[in-house]
Amino acid sequence: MQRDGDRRVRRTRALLHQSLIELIMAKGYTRVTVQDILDHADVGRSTFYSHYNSKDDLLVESGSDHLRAMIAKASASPGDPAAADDDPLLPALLIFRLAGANRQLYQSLIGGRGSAKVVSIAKGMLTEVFTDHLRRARPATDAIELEPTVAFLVNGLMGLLIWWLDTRPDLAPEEVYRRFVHLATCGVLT
Amino acid sequence: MQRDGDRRVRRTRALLHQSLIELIMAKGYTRVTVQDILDHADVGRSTFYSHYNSKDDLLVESGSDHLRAMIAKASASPGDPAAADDDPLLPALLIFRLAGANRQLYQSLIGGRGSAKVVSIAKGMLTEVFTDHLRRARPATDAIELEPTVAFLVNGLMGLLIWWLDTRPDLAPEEVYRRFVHLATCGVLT
DNA sequence: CGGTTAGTGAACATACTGTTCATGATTGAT
DNA sequence: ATCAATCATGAACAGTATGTTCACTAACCG
Repeated sequence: MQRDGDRRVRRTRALLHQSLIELIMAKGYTRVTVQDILDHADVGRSTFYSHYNSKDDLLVESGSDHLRAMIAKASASPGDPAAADDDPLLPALLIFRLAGANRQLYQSLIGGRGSAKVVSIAKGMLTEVFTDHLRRARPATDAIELEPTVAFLVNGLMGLLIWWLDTRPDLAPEEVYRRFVHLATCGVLT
Repeated sequence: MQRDGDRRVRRTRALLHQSLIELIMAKGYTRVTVQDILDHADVGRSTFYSHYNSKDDLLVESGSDHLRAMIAKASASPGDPAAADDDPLLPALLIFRLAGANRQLYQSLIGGRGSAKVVSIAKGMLTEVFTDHLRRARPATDAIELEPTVAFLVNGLMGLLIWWLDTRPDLAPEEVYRRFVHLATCGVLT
């Protein structure tokens, strides 16, 4: 199968990609510098900048790939006992499972040791996902009302996710999802 | 009235404090450098570092003072038509009004032009406030359940706040508060 | 007034960023 | 197998910001 691009390009990008992840787990995203990545991947400075514009750029690209792959894999398995197939909050279950399966990485990315910038990038991705999903699941909903609702929902989700990873990593993803659904649909006062 | 400390110290701190706020409104927090602050306040580099360890340090100190003053002023006015005095989400109304009264500053701080780091500092403050308030308003609530609930609530609040400041600055604080209460107590699907 | 404390400004070490360019190595296609 | 196109290299460079130091001067408080 003919993958796209030059073999050298694939090699370099994979190297940078992999180095970033390892360094994130070792030091937390904020403390990783481009220089660290170059040293760890043993790649020239000019090479890095011919592929990416910045550390963030590399993260976003790597992250998107990672997420797309995960989503493709997960959405191919319907009939989950933990949630109905038409659950309007279903994407959240995927997120929690993703985070649960890579706790150290996700903790280093968005938890206390991570970066607020990463959180905001992640929120951007989640906002897209939930906007699409909710629009499809409840087409009657007024578009004007959707924006603030998604903003509230996605941020609440991130808050719960960070809390989980930082202070209660012992909980199962499904348990956290259950709490999320309860908070999001029944309100915080019940 | 004998205020504490040397007059020169007060002068310098006030100067740095004021410069930071003006620069934030002009460029957004992220793009303000220590150098900018020094230039604008016309203060020596060594002077800055003898008072604060970093830009963040200055922000936190200034911000705490600011918030304390605002909260003291606002909580002295009970009997509000927009909310019952015993509303468990009442602190949110205060926040929205605060942001509404200083939109440009708050927008530069936590909106798109602001910094994710500032947002996380703000969330820390809000978490304290809501934990206290909810514990008092609903003493029966299990402490174990309180943490994730507050995490969800505070993050949702921030999300709505950012959405408001970034895309719908025309809405009144009370209107946003109404939406917030609805989302937080009735759920996102209604 | 006089001892103490604070501010000054310049210099310095350090660290990271992003760009440039001539050189040599790989690659994919013919 | 060859070859032109593409990519990686590494070193150098300019730019920016950080945080520290120190000898000197000025302002303050009692």
